[in-house]
Amino acid sequence: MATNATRAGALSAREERAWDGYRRMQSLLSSQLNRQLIQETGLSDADYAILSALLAAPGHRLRGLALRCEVQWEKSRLSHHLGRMQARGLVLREDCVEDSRGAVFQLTEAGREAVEAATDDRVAAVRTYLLDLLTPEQLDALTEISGAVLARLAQDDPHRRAVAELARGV
Amino acid sequence: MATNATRAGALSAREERAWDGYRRMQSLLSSQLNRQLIQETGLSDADYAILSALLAAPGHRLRGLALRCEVQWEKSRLSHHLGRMQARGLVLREDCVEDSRGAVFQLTEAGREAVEAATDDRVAAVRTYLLDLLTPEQLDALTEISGAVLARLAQDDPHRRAVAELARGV
DNA sequence: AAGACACGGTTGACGCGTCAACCATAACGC
DNA sequence: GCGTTATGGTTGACGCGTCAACCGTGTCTT
Repeated sequence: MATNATRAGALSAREERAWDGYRRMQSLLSSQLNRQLIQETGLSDADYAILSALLAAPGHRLRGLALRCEVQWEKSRLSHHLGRMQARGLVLREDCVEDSRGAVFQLTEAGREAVEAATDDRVAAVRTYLLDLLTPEQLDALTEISGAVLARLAQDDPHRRAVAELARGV
Repeated sequence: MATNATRAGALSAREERAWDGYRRMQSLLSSQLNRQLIQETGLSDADYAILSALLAAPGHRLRGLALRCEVQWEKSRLSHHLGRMQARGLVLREDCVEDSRGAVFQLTEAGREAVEAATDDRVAAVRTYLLDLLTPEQLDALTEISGAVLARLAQDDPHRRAVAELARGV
């Protein structure tokens, strides 16, 4: 045990407040937004992410890999979810011509209608429970905070595979 | 359709950045923290939440309801999860004396050791991927933001049941 | 050309979270 | 006391997310 930055001690009061607040907010906010979207539109957060990525794409179609970059999911998650969405008629799977291993996913008409119908609800909810509650300064602060965290996460990510390889003995 | 605050239009660039950043951060950060905790300690985020709530309680035991308030979960989720944790020997279920409907959950010795062992890792990870990346001002901003959002959510919550009742026709 | 390896994507198993239905007990109204 | 309703908690079914194993195809090395 005792990995990297172990003995840094407990959190200061300031840190404690920030972490505790963030933790609670993220858990309640995301479940609220997801629940609300589902019961107003029948689409989950996950559905919405996929569908709006496809909607934004030229021809409403995207290669599997491109979609994966867009939503940042594990490939098996994407595969499972697209399978279900296909069964629901929201999305269509075709084989890829340039690379016969690949797949291309296309928004169906039903899918297009579903996202478009959902967009207003989604935006309204995000305003109600987040954006409208914040001052412009707080909006910017949130942007900066996310930026810092995402940069830190990205910094680890490319290494991850290499590190795993090394640890596994090369 | 056209529920409450529908036609507020799309987001401004500032709002868009903030929302997009937040969305990405919350998704990647929570999966990173959860994954890391699991593989370093064998405890999931959910396990950790329960266990540390119990650890903080007098006698390391808590009534089901109290635990539910603490972690803010749906009662069925709590029940399912405590069932699994009991099977893993982390927690012990007893009948409640004051209220024979109720249940009391007690940290086992194994459970106590598990949380205590996990605490350092957890704190270190939270520092690494969040707290250490932020200035004191950003910490405070995060606290304020969460406060605003949580207040808004709380404002809806008490109503929710009443509203549901009414809608269901009384 | 042949083998090794990387890559895009799928599959199956399993634990998790949600919903709705349920059970037993407690509290309330009369 | 008796029926009604509310409450604490459990259960089962179902869709979701993750992991590890896998399959077929492309790519690189020689």
